[in-house]
Amino acid sequence: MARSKAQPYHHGQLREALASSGRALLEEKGIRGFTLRECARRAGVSHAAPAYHFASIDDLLAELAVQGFNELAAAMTAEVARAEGGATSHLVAQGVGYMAFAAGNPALFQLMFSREANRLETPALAAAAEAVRNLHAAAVEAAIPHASGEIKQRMADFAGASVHGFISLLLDGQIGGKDSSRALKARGLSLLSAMAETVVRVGS
Amino acid sequence: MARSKAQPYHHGQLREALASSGRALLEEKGIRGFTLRECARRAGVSHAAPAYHFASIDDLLAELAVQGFNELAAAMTAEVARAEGGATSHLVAQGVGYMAFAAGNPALFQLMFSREANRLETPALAAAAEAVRNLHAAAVEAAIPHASGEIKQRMADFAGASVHGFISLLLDGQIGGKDSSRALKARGLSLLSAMAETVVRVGS
DNA sequence: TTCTGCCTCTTTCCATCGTCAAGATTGAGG
DNA sequence: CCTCAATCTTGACGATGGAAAGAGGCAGAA
Repeated sequence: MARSKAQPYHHGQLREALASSGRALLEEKGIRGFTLRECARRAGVSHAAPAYHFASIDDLLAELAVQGFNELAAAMTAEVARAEGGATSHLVAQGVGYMAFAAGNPALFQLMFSREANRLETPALAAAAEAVRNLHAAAVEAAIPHASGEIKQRMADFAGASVHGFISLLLDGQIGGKDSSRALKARGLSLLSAMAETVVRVGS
Repeated sequence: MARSKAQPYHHGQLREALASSGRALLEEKGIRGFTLRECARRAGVSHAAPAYHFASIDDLLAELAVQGFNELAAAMTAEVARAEGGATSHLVAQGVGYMAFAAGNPALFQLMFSREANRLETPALAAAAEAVRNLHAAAVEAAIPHASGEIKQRMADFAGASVHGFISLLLDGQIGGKDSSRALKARGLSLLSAMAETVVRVGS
């Protein structure tokens, strides 16, 4: 039985294809509308094909979350690299990168910071999440190098909570329901500057 | 012709029982483990019984979210009522109430502020969520009554984001992985005081 | 080269899910 | 008492996640 070249018996990149289609599906249907069979359908394979690459649907979700954390870290460092100025503006830039990733991948972002992801508890996921936290801690550390360890930790809590909370509430529609994208960005930047100002003031 | 709650028949309080068992199930299994049939099972009725009281599983989830927002508002006002001092300490107290509710109902809290809940878009849910936002805006307003409208909005963003972000990250395990409950409360209070200080300073 | 073993994918099957349709049960009003 | 409508049960359908078994295809051994 002849098979077209487009759909050979061996896909070759099924794992990547499943992750890709899964990601699109997640953004499209949300976590409750996410199904393994639809992922397989979009990748052009049978519904049982994913089983070899992902032990379960949770395994696939964990993989997506890991990807998300890696890209989140990349977005944060990229924005910092683009920024001019000192450690304080770097802290703001890192927040901009954080929000930009979240805004571009809202459903994935929520999955990454959801109880469902936490329930997965794979080492790779924990490591990827920790890398993001370390980036953040380093930025706070650089902004207030002379502060005590306790102050640094509290300011890290504070900065992280502000940024994460703002973008979370925004993506959930709790903030700025009918505001324009431009206005929302201004509100976000305003929040970031208030956050950085407080960090520097308390930590100096 | 009469309402179901006014004319109970076999179970008598099925709607309430389903909401109650559903809430327990949600906290136990998370949003992906939440099933209508298990709710019915725990309420002691057949799998199709819920259909009369809730048009769909999303209807039940929306009801739970509405309950959650109402209780969140109650927790916030209760903590404010217990607090001594002026508007600034009331702002802190409201944050304490917010965090206390979230800590006591982590899965429900995540549902309330999830994209899934947002997708439901029932009027009752929107109203319940708005009531919480109004409580928060009023507390900020009282803390900085002489500030401009724009400053008030920015400080409301800031205060809400800090509180929501901190408890969200905490419940997801991104903050204070192995710290004691006492230490975590101290970190939360420290964050709240830094938040209130910034609000008052910027808004005065 | 041919053969053999293993990795990959398909097919088939099962228990469970949400929802619908139809039948049974019960309390209330005529 | 008797009908009737609201409530609940039973049964069914399509869809899902996962397991089991078989087929296809590649790569290394002979």
